[in-house]
Amino acid sequence: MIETTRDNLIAAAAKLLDSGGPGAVTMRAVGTAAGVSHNAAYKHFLDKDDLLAAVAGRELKRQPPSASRTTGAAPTARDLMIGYVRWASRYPERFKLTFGRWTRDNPGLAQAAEESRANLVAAVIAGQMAGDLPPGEPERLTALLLALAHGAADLALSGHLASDGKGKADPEDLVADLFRYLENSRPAR
Amino acid sequence: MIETTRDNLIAAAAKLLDSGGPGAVTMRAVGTAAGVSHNAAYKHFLDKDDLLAAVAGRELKRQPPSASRTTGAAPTARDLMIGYVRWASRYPERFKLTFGRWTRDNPGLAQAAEESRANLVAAVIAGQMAGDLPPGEPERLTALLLALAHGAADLALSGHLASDGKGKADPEDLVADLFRYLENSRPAR
DNA sequence: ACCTGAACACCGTTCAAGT
DNA sequence: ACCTGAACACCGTTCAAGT
Repeated sequence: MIETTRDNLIAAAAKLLDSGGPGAVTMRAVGTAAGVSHNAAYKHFLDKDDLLAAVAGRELKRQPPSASRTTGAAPTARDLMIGYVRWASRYPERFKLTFGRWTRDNPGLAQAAEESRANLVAAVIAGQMAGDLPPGEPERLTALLLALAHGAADLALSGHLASDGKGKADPEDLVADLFRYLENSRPAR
Repeated sequence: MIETTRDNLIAAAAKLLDSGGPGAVTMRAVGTAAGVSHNAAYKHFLDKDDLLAAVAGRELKRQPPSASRTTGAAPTARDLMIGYVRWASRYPERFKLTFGRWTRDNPGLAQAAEESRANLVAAVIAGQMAGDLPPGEPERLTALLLALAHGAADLALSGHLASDGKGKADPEDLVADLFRYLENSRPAR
């Protein structure tokens, strides 16, 4: 796999994003880090937003595989949600960028997001068939899981979750809580 | 209540934020809208971030009362959550600003956020005593409710929630779903 | 104490060339 | 097709004054 200038620009932008947020991703710094001039990026991307969208798209394709470490078995919905909040915690800026805007306007991004979500829907259906999750429209249950994981991760990053008291809860705890409530909500067998 | 220049600056910043996001809140535009020069704001706020924090703080104090329209009765946790997602939908930029950063660094903001959260904790405790919510550490259950409402609102705004298909779910639906699961999760009476 | 005008460094973007 | 250097408009912030 050859390293094109385009790839270098995206990688440089991702690194700058990690180190200082979107404000640190300047076209000049990206160009310098990629070894080109400060406006070479305009030959590969429409503008700065388009470059950031490419970073988000790359991230969207990378995120899922991280959870597939358990002997090749298909990850459960719970695995995927835990992976989601851990990824958000480890790469907060990529997380905020990827789920913070667009998807509706950008062409390739919407498709990448849809594929990622389809993976989760499949895991939810498998969980329902195994009796680990309550019945009902899978898309809707998927939205519930995603919303909780996303909200927990986002609030934790902005400091609105930690009460630092006895009821302290991190995102992984909240994901576990939700699955426990969902299990207890099944009709008694 | 007299209108100070400081109040005018905050109000102008909030209006600009609504119309075009944080990028539209320039010190020059804020000054012009408030009838002062482009750097008068520096006599009232440390910098642009400090001004935006003041906007977030004002919003944090305003948000709760919107749910207290039901004959003066204390709002339930469900009322507060529905109010939260509706507020996010109506003022997306204020929502993203208020829960998108800091709280940890800014002095007054952390306190305002803590007060807002305390209201919800009280409503959760009341719900538990009434048997509408499952038992357990109230702070932890509060975090679960907040995480779901926040995530649903945020994903809806960025377009990651709408599958536009049969399983379409808006934030209010997801809040209702969660409360239903929590009710069904109670030990059978 | 509060406000103003000029100035500085920086950034996104465009343009006319170069290979 | 891809890249470069110069240039433009704009923004956050600072500073020396003014009242």
